Amino acid sequence: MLKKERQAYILHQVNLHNKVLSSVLSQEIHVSEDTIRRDLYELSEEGKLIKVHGGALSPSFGQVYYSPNTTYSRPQKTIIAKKAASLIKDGMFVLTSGGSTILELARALPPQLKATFITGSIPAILEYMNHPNIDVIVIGDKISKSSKITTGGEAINKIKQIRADLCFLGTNAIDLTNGITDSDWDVVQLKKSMIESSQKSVSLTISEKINTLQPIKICDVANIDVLITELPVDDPILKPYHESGIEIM
Amino acid sequence: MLKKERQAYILHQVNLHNKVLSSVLSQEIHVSEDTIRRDLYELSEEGKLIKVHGGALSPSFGQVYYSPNTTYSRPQKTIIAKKAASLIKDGMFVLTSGGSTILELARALPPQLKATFITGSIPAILEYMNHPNIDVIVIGDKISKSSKITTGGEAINKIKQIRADLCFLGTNAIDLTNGITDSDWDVVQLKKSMIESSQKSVSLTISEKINTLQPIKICDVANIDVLITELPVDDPILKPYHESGIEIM
DNA sequence: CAAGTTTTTGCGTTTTTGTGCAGGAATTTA
DNA sequence: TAAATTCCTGCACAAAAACGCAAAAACTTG
Repeated sequence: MLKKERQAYILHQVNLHNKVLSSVLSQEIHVSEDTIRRDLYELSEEGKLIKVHGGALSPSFGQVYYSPNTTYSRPQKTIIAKKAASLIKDGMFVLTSGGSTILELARALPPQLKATFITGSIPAILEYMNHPNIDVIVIGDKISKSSKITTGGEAINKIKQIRADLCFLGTNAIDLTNGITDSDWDVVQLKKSMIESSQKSVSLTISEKINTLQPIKICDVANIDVLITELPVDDPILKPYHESGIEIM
Repeated sequence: MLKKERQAYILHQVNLHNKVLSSVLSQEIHVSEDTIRRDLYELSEEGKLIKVHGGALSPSFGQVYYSPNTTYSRPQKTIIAKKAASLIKDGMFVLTSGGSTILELARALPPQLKATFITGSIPAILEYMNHPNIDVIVIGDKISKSSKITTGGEAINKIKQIRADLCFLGTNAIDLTNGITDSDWDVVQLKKSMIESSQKSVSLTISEKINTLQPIKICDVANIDVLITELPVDDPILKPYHESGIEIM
């Protein structure tokens, strides 16, 4: 098989499935993975596809590919995501906000998990769509470009009609006296109604945001049921939260 | 065997198989590979074939080799996108479906354009979000993973509440007697209500799909106002459509 | 037709290209 | 943190291309 032919085949596959794996291509075409990698490199130089670890993506779908390793303090968020994922059981309805911690959660979901996720966060939707067994429900409204999430009365109405099992909040600031706070008015409204519409609310936050404050209040500490950080459950900084009745993970 | 004869034979083989190898040609014609190479060089200078390492490919390789209904007809789609973009004026509300032609449209929007786009297509949302002056309104509902678009009663209800100025439909099949047709039930429902909710409906389609048929009907030809293809407006294939009262672009 | 000229072809030799492989670095996953 | 993938780099080797040259074939012209 000629090189050009091979590359044409690869492009065909990419445009067909929106993604390819070096390993399967190498088997299909019977050449070494090295050769595939070189082909992918050349094609990505020409802008015909986007090379990623393990394969390539179609350029039409992949522009907002959030390279996972550019996320701020990723290792901690990964730990948080794993703890959070363990709360989700098959068949649950889960509301999630936006934010990079939520994205990590989306990536940490075990492939066999069958659940329904409801969100207005576009990056989160993209992640959920990649999972084989997860249904995604989009909350519609106008998009706030800064937060890449749908916000507004429509979105809030829609959330109010929902009774979800769980709600995950990417949290920007939490302290005992002021509760959970944030800086974006629209996002705050959204999170408020998400908490109201869920049986159980879970706050995901990296430890550096504990005992910090933002201008707008979402809810009191008492309103959330679980607090997940990257720290061990018995870390002293978490003790006061535990004593005020929150489950720590 | 004469040189001219030989080259004619080579061309024949190229057009027959879309590819030839210098080594097999040299054996078939009983000349040295050097001679074959020289022939291939001359023919490639004349544009009759494309020379590659090891042999040559048919000049139509780029278009023909990959299956035509992938993003590979991109140049054509770019032409369509530019024509379509010229219809959108500042302040308009625009409904769009999904599909790769719509994505091209999203990329072709001039940066100064201030308009509001309404869609349930996740890839389209991503494109619109990249534009500085465009407001995006998301139609919420459950996501269909195959088409990456929100579908269902909620989405249709929402669309029915809208009065948009324009509606762009990525069209998979159109012919005079059957109108616009498609293969996905949910997408058909969605497109139907989009047409009803818009003052003016525009069908975007590459010429390949003109006079083709899919199982489910969206609307009659009379229901759309403008038909945009990559062809010049006076192309004979478009004439019957023009005569049935549609504006051609 | 015959001599001279041009074109074409084949054959070494040298370069370039394409491919696979080994080992170490980087990244992902458990 | 450890184990497993994937990536990158340099290298070796084979296949193909390019180049120069000389012989052969084809064409021109007196």
